[in-house]
Amino acid sequence: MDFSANPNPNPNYNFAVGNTDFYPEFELPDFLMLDDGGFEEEDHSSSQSMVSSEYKRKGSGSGSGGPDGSNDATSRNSDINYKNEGARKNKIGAGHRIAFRTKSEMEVLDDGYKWRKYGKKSVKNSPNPRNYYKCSSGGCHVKKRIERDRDDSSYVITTYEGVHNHESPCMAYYNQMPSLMPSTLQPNSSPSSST
DNA sequence: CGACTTTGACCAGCGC
DNA sequence: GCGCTGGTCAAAGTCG
Repeated sequence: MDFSANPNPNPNYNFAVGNTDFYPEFELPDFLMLDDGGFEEEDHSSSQSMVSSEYKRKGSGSGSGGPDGSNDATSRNSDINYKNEGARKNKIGAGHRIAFRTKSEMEVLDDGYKWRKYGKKSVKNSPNPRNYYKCSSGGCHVKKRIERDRDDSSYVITTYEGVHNHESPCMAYYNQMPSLMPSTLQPNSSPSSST
């Protein structure tokens, strides 16, 4: 996995990904990368990966009409089974999309960026509403969708859309205080950077 | 006072 | 063509 595609180059977030000890209260069983329609699964062998499966079976039609398949394991995660996802992509398909599913009691994971909520919508196949956020940094059009897994509300599904065109405030903070930054993250960590 | 959240309404696209 | 659904906007309210 190459986190260069991660729109959130936040050290804290990377810590969370790399070291769950840093964030003992949440796990990261799933990481999906959706890039203009395509995506990769980090853990497709896990039953949890049905989340991504739903992306694959987008537009299957099972999400509309019928008894929402609440007893159907294959549609359990239809909360992200965007019936119109294909069409939505045409509309919003600009840049990277990354979906996470994290086990967290918090809905909004602090990824170091400032987000402004601009919408909330209850989606058809989920008892939990979906929240829409935009990066509140001027000129940055990254969006984020947050919803709880309908099957297991202890999981939070976060979908990032787009790539930040700015540094995270947290990263900027670290840059100002390099002594706080792990050597591997320091911009001038290489002792041979100067002769 | 400014920034943010909430909430309802509106719009666009897709399936039937 | 109609209805359904998801996504976005904008006004009002709240909080620091």
